[in-house]
Amino acid sequence: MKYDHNAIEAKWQQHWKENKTFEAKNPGSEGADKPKYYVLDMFPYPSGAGLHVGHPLGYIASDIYARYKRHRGFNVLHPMGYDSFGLPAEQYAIQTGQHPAITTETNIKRYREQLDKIGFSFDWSREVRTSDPDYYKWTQWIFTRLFNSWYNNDTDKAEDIETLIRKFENSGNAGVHAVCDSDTGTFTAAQWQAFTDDEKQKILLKYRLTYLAETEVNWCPALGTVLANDEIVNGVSERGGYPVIRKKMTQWSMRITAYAQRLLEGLDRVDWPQPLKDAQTNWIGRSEGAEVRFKVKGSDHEIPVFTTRPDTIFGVSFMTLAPEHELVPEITTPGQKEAVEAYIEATARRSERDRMSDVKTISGVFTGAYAEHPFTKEPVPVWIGDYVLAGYGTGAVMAVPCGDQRDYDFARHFNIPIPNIFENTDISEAAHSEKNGTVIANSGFLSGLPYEEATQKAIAQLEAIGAGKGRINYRLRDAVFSRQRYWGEPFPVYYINGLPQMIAAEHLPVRLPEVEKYLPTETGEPPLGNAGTWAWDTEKNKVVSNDLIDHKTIFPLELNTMPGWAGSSWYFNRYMDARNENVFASRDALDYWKDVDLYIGGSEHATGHLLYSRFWQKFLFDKGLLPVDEFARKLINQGMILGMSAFVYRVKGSNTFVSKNRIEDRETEPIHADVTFINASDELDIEAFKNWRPEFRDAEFILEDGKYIVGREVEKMSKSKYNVVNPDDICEQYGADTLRMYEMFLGPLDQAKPWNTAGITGVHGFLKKLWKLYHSPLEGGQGGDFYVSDESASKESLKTLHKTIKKVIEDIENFSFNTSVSSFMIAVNELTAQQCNSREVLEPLAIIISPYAPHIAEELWQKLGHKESVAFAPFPEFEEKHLVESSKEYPVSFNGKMRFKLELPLDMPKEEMEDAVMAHEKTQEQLQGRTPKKIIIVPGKIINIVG
RNA sequence: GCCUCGGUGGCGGAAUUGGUAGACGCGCCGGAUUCAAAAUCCGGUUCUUUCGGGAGUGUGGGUUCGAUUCCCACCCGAGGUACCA
Repeated sequence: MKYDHNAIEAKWQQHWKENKTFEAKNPGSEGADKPKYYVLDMFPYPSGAGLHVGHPLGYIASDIYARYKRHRGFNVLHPMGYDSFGLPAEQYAIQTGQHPAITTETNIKRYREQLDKIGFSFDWSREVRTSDPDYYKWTQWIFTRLFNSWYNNDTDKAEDIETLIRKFENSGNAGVHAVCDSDTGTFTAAQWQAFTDDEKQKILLKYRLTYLAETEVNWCPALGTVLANDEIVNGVSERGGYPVIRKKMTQWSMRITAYAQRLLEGLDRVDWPQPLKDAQTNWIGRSEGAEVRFKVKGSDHEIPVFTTRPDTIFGVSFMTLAPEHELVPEITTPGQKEAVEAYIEATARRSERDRMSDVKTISGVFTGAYAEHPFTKEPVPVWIGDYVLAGYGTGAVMAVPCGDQRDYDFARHFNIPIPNIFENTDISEAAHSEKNGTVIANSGFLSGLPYEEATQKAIAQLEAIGAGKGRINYRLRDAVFSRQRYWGEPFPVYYINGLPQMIAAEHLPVRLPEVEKYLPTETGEPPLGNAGTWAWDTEKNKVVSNDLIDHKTIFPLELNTMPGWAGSSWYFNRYMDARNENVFASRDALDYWKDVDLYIGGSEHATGHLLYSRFWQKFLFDKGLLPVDEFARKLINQGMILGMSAFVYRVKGSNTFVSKNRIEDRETEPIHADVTFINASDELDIEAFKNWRPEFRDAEFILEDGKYIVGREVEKMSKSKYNVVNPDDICEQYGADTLRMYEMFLGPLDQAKPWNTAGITGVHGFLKKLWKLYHSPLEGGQGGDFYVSDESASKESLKTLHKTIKKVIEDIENFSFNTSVSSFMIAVNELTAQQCNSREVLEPLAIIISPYAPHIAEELWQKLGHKESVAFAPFPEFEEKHLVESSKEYPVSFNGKMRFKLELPLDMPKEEMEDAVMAHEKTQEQLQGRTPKKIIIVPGKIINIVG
């Protein structure tokens, strides 16, 4: 019988579906007494282009692991879903008018078909879609929980806003240690009680973990929306590459900065790749130093600065404020007003990109004001300059030109003095920023002290005279949470007097309204401004027509929607109890599944999804809603699969194409040819190429040996490069089992590697050989009837089997799937040579191969007489006894170079081994009469002769 | 610039705590089977060579009986980040 992959795979995919083979068991149902194991893939955005062979790489790896864990007796949760809100469907809606929900539905259907063909063991009964109201109901609910919370630094966790209000009522905010806006003033209990409700609400917004505030945001005019920092790459939008400008807008923000320290510390407790942890660490950007307050001469203003080098405070010769700094208009002298205003305007006009690409140009203006040095009382000129960022620290620096290169360059450019405060250090060419070994000089009470001591002493003195204190600063910014788009979660928020009100949990979800067009309104409001039914009736508790807005019981609803990362920040918890209508997941389910044991996905989510998810997880943990504060114990980044582009070479100014090795000195232009026209030997199918496009119809070809050979180059897999390979085609031609094994065989999971369809025949041939092992030989090489004998296996076959079991267990546990595939090939090659057809070997072999090639394994398992799926068969135990050897073929080296081999018993004493080696004719040949200085013998390993 | 990862045949890659470099597969070469092809099977395939051997894991040093593996310096490639005070 021939190995008919199409029939076998269709059969078992159907079987798994009908028998709900891979549905995970929740507490209370049969099977939940097993230990749990949660294997998760980063869920995809269902794009219109469908999947190419690069996408399922991580899914295949996680599926192998999930299947392996089932064989090992675990109750495995291995779900899949869709991150289905997002820009592409909306952009398509803008162009065509088709509702994004329809586009999304179509794309999901296509994704599902493609995924099903690969034979994944997903539990589809738990599928989630972020755009499904039954799902985003809980995203909205979490948002309201954040709104109703503040961060208490005393208890170091999020607490209910009610506890904050109690504190305000009892003692004002002086004794409250909370994470809040920097411009929050102080008030007493009496003052608090005297505030109006609106005033109270405004103050509380400064403390809430999600808050509405006017902030400087990244505005992308082309997309018509604001973007978070992680959505901007090199100063342009990640999606589309459009310019981004800075703009002040009232937006929802997430107070993620409250969790900066815990997000940093939590990294020590998770098994994640080091580069990913480093990326998060850098993004959070913790730096220790001091806040120093400089009095402005002749005014009541103080300018706080943040510095990591308080030890260099006597080196201050000027200060620089960000042009946007709020004190700039206040302190600028009349004489400098014009110059300062012109400079501010000029910087505001510059885009983020300009500012970034142009780091070399030094610019700035003197404000005319002077600050007072806290220790020397000397006047310090105050400048503004765009090398100081408004968003970092306090938006102002104390400039120490001798110790900081940027300050140095600025001082040089504007002829500001550069006092030297370091012992024995030359600063005539550049600033001295080295800390280690540096001794401070010319610095009053700090003179003669090394860096560490000077830092401590400076902070102590600043605190003593009330001019500053030690401070830890983070680069991490609060995350903007509003998007001026249609296809996202609506906020469960309406406005009374411009102040946000939450819609109660029992009235959620607030469903996305229908709109006529998906563009911003003529007055510049977000697309939801086009909705006619978008007002909240506080009596009926439902969305009603805008015409009814009376600002008494019926109020306008929020027009922004949530960003893409809202729904993806907690979905892993929803999978634990995906169909629950009463809670986001039941306590039982949460306590049982707890966290993700293995998460596989791309490293591009390091500072976005993976940071926001950790933040929400910690918040929900603080509120007692989750049992653990890190959601994924182990995380693996899969590498990208790259495309192998093919190039044909057109002779310039002609329609003649020349084969790669005959270009010689012709001037040619390389043109991408579709990789489907290329065979395993890099030959072009000329007819197919000619029919590809009309312009190639009459093309002429200069061949080599009668063939056209293309050039090949590794590039990202993309439609525009004509190097996309579709997994459906591979499944059709070779089968899903071949695709799965080949993707693993390509190389280590975490590394980028090129796809080359040519190599797949090796893996496909292996599966055919495996099939034949279970069938009697037949002329024609196809394999006859199923034939497995009950006679006991040979010693060699058992050795082959157990060697393979050992290797495969080690490989899977180390996520080294590529080497397992090699081991299977070796095993099948050996068993074929041994003519093994013993059930004793072939039955365990079917099990160990089933995580990789589940369809063929199921088929063979059934033919072996089993009624139940192979998916839950216990993984074979490795038995050392089959691998025990009595002798070893020792490599004999001379000065470390292997020269010949010698078979010796393993239990031979060292002395006898030495005699045996020395007596060997080749030893004498190698030595040519010399006497060896030393003979190294490592029993069971090597023999090395020195001399 | 800084951080991280990587560099091994024509190609993808393998090599346990330092112990036979190039497993396994592709491609290529030769052969069997076939009218022919597909499929299948067998042998060879790092380079070099005077066929004894010699060299060889980005480069140069070091540690060691022995280094792809450990240490130092450098070169190249990929990714992240960037006026962060």
